[in-house]
Amino acid sequence: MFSKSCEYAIKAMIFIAQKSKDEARVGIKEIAKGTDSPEHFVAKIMQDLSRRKLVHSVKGPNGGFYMDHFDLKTSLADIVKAIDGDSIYKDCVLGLKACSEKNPCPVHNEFKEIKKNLIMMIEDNTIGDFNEKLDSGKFFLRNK
Amino acid sequence: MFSKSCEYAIKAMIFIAQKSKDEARVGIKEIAKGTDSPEHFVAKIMQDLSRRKLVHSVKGPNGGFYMDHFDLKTSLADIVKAIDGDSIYKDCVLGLKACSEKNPCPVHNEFKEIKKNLIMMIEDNTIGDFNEKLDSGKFFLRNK
DNA sequence: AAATTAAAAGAGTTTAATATCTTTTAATGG
DNA sequence: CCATTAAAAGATATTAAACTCTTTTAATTT
Repeated sequence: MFSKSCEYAIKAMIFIAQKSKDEARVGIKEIAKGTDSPEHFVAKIMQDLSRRKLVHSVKGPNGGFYMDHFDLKTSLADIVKAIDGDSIYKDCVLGLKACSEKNPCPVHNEFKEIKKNLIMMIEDNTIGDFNEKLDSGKFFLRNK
Repeated sequence: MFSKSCEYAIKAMIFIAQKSKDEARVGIKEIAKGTDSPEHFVAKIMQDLSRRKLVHSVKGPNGGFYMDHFDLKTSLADIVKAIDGDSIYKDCVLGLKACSEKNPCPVHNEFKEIKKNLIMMIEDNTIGDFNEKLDSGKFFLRNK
């Protein structure tokens, strides 16, 4: 559904949200361990998310990544678009460039509905929402 | 959403269905041209689909691929499973091996609904259905 | 100001997906 | 049964995604 990079990005964002109550900073190593992700790879992805202002970062001692109240409003769609681009939004499922509403491929209408639901869902759900889910103790990010 | 291989597979299957009224056979070159796909690559994919009995093939002069009445009942899901495997069915969107109904990741329930709809749709829709759509003249497979 | 810390940036490697090319096998027609 | 045709199979090449390592920059602490 999403690329590995995107999976890591989503997990990292949720992890940072969890850890950054009262502006605390989380380092790359902690993020990598906390999300079972390859450290240097997730570091690259964080650079991206940071450049795109989806998280804040500070260098130096006690530095790291954090999210403020506003950052919690970041939607899944924001992350997906940042990392995987908008192919979910605009590309034909069969890869047909000519496919459109006026010139639909045979599977166009069936996937239109699916994609609409998917897009609505990722637009609606924010990091803050998932953060609260984890807080409830009924959902888990760790893999072991 | 799907791999390139899977896109080619779906397009090839629909194309063959179109061409195999009265048991006619379609060659690899014709399939490749008719679906804007790389010839040798689509040949490999057809080997797979043929081995898995989703299409019939005959070698030699006037040989090629074809589908009988029964083959038209092949669902999109059959093709997806044959080529991309069942990761849509069983893998966590965040790649968490520990994620399950009892141990859900934060995005589990949101994607559960999306995936359910997607799976139902690909299970329900057959090559025969898309074949009829193309026959209606309101849908198109060609890319130019 | 110097030492230290941690992210940013850049460069490089590995692996898997995509794509191509060649040889073999099996069917058909002459 | 020989020549031809076309898929099957196998081997190779290319590209992009995934992952790693090193150097640089910018903070902080002492």
